[in-house]
Amino acid sequence: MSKVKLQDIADKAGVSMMTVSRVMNNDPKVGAKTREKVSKIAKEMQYKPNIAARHLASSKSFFIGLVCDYANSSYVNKFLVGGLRKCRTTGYHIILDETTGDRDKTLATIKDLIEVTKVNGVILLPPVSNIPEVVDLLESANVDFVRIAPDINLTASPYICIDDYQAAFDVTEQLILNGHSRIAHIIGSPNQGASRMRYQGYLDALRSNQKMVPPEYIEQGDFTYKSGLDAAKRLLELPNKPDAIFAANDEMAAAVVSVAHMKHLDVPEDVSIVGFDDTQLATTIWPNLSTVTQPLEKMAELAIDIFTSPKKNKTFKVSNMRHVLEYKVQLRDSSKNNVKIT
Amino acid sequence: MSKVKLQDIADKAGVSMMTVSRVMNNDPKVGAKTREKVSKIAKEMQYKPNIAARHLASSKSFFIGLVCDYANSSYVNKFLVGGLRKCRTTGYHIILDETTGDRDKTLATIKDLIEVTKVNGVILLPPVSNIPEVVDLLESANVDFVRIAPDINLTASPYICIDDYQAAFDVTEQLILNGHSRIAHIIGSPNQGASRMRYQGYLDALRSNQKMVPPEYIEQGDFTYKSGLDAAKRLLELPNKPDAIFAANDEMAAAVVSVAHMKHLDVPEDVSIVGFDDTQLATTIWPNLSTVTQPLEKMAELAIDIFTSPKKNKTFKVSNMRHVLEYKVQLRDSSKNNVKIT
DNA sequence: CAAAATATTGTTAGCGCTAACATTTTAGCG
DNA sequence: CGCTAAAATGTTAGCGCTAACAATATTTTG
Repeated sequence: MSKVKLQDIADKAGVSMMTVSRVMNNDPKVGAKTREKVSKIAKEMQYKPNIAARHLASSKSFFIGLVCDYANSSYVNKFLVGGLRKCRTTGYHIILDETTGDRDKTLATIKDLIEVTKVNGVILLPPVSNIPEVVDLLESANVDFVRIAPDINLTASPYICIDDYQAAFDVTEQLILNGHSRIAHIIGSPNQGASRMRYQGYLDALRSNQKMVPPEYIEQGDFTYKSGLDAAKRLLELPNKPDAIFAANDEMAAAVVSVAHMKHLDVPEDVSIVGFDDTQLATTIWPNLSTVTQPLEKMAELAIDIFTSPKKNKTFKVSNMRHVLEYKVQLRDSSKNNVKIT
Repeated sequence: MSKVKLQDIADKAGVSMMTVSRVMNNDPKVGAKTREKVSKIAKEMQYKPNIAARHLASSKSFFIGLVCDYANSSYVNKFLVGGLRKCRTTGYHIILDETTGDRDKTLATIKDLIEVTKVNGVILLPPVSNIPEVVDLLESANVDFVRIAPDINLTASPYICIDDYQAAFDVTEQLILNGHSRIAHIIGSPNQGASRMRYQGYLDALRSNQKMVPPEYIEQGDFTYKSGLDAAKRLLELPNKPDAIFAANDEMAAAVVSVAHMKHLDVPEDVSIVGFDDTQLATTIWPNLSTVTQPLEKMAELAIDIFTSPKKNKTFKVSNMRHVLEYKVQLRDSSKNNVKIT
């Protein structure tokens, strides 16, 4: 058991405990020589800081609340694992908070997160990132928070997202380039900005390529496999059925693949299918899903970085507010991919 | 922000801080009247204990290390979410630890878990639960640990599992009852006891029903989708191909479904497929997987309970060592299910 | 070269809680 | 009732670390 404490190092190095503390925390006000000597000794003695003591003395908790609506989705899972990995190296800890719908309970649970767990910061995953009351609560409690793919009140907190509109535009255009003209779309949850953005990107890509969108090609889903199943059934029973379906996430796209199989349609020969997110699921079904890769793990890391990094005057720098990460259109086997851009 | 501390309650109740502390920790040595009065006041004042202070004073960390080899599997995900849920209500925290293969690195990372993070306990998921060096390390460091589905050194720690043998026996028998006689099996990772148990259960079910198992019906997988793909391809290209395939987990079963689709085989008409675990994946593909439901969430909760519950003389009670939970054979659409037990 | 400005290091005082022991109260019993 | 055992409560002393300020060394500057 490591019982090396600051004092031990201080004694060995012939300096005060405080100096050692400063070295450990990268405080700039330490002489170069001292710093080097101290950190060498610390390493030799295998010093490991005591998180609890640090927390108690500094009133920082090193806890980060991760609020989502339902933790069992492949989206949340991917984000979660990324976050947990980052935690492992930073000494932070994630408290998972599932809010399952009820608005009041959501608020209560977040309040609890702040008061009991004394989280250092809160990460809001969609759709919670778009609940005004939650944003208000966090603001008035003066708790730092980062939102993923928010849609409202964009100046309230730093946020991380990808360009959902452009990504949807790109996949749709890719579909067109590959020879599709009857492209349907399954919209995501209506309470998420990303759903709207993706829908709009899809629409605009078609429009800018002079393609018609019959209204029956637009289905409303809610990001669940189940909703994708229903939507896909309607879509693939249409008299003039689409030759490509773009679902707003992988789970719904997987459902479309399922329905295609049920109806003995060949994917992608009879119908191309693309998803969105590139979660584990995309490569655990056949055919592997063409999709948009969201760097969810990186987003999780970045979110935690934002809490970790020192802030100017108790508030976030404006330049740190907005993080739009790169996505990647990932073409796999569920969409026709033979026709190249001419 | 709750700033109510023990002293505040003590003042209000006219008792000492220590008495309040005892009430908060359910120490039996407090008079009934006092206990009631104090807890009433604490509730009124919305007292929330400071975890860090408690940790520092008691040298308990309230952290639990969860060690797995690869966090992105649906198995780990399901367990993780269950654990995180439990944590939310107990004030414990999970530190996720991925060990990705390398034996030395595994040991180093667990050592770090003990020394730096000062975890209160460690949960070992398979296959890590079966690495002798890890068990030794934990034992010699005198850290409490719980193993999930261990195979070796069963007295070293409490463990939680299901009866893999019987479950495999049951599904296989179910397959036979449903009219199958050419039943193949894809074995899981060779370094996991559960793989052996499931394999044996499968074998014995066939034997006790006087069914032959041609050697080419046995494929070695490693619990990954990829390995399932390879195995399924070989199986379904056999001249005398099986009419049912029992894969040792859902991921590999999903792969079998994929290959069946590739080969335009109808599931379950041409080939019945069953998996094991009942992870999210089982109901996110078509047809939904017949499988064995493992209560992974419950297992996670139980594991944490074991750390939480008070222990006799610094060690686990023998009666608490072994927890065999109930499984359930979950018949869905990927297996023929029309023939009932006669 | 001394005074002032700056950089570096040290001192003091807790953070909020609990273990361990000390003390008081209550119960038990002849 | 007095006296002891047991139960209930209180006191003391930190856990290991860091803020805030104090003190000292070093540099800069007129």
